[in-house]
Amino acid sequence: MDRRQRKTREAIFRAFTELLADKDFARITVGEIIDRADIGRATFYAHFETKDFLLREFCGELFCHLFDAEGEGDHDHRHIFDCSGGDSVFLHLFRHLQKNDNNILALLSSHNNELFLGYFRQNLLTLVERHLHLFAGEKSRQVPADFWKDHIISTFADTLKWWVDNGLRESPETITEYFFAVV
Amino acid sequence: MDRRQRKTREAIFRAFTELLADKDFARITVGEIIDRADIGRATFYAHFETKDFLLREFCGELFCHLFDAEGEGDHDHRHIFDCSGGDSVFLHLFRHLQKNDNNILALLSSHNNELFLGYFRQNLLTLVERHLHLFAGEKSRQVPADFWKDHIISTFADTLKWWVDNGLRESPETITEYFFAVV
DNA sequence: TATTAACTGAACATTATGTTCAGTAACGAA
DNA sequence: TTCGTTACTGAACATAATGTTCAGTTAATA
Repeated sequence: MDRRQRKTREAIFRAFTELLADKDFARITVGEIIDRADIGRATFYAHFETKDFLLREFCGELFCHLFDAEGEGDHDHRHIFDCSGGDSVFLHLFRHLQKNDNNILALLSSHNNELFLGYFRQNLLTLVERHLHLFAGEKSRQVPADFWKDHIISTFADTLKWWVDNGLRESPETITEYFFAVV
Repeated sequence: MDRRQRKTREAIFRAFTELLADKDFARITVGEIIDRADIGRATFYAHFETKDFLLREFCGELFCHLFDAEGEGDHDHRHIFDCSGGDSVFLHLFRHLQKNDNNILALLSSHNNELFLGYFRQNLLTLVERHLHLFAGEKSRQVPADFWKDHIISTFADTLKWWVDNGLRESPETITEYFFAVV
């Protein structure tokens, strides 16, 4: 990829991230993005068809980093899939999210984020399916399998949202306990 | 209220409902609403400050009908609060929603509906608080009270959404079973 | 260095928003 | 039925955002 393209793309993503910390996706205009990214209008549209496509690709990269199975070796920043202990996968995820490197929490707590939430749930599905054995209680046999998976994902997302909306007052450990207590 | 005002308001709500069945809230324009409602542009803005205010009031009326404690006496259309049997409250709600008189399901399944969902959850909160005894299992003592309430509401909303997204294939009775099985 | 590709910036058409206002018609109270 | 009030009309207007176009410039790569 051309270095110019890469730089422009990064500038757009950076500007977009900063703006997302401030206001809802729906209220962000292309004009604001290009102003902050300091690029021409035509350049933006050379990269992204619309603002929605930008969000789509943004989510793609974000979750790629968060969920991708390739670990980095670094212990502190090791990947959520790297940990061997079963149920600590979700604890890791909560920890990762608490750091909020990429403003994921802002996206989750903001409105008009159905698309974003969709991506998040999509990625959670993979995670849940890999660790379905953690949720093999009595309840799981009383409902259809896909309802059960959907319920786990929803409960995780809802727990996360509750955590964020309440100001991240609990530790990741406590939230993980809550999650496993109710799911 | 002036009959003209009432008629205009109804025309706007009717047009809005019809449009919502077709497309997402975000894609509906004021122009489309006034065309379909057959009213002047200025008239719309005399009634609603913005499109968001319209949605707000729309939701208000919708949930007022669905959740308001005043029963109508009619057996088939009796209100969800009227039924005496405890856990059937939620069965009633599922039944009510299945009829989909007011396109509530369209709103729930569409995107960009954070505001709508917020109202829905707000009304659910009242319902849940009135019937908290139905959810007094072991799990409820392992988490804080407000987390627990939020979890019940979220699970109901998620169950409903799953039901809708899967084409309402199950009966209200079955869905109620699923709901109580996992909550 | 030459060629290719990306960025610039300014102009442009289009679409949506929200306001204004003078004119018209419907309402409700007396 | 009349009369004062209020709501609606429709057309024009300002503003703002979207997305496109293109000739000119600059940076990358081979």
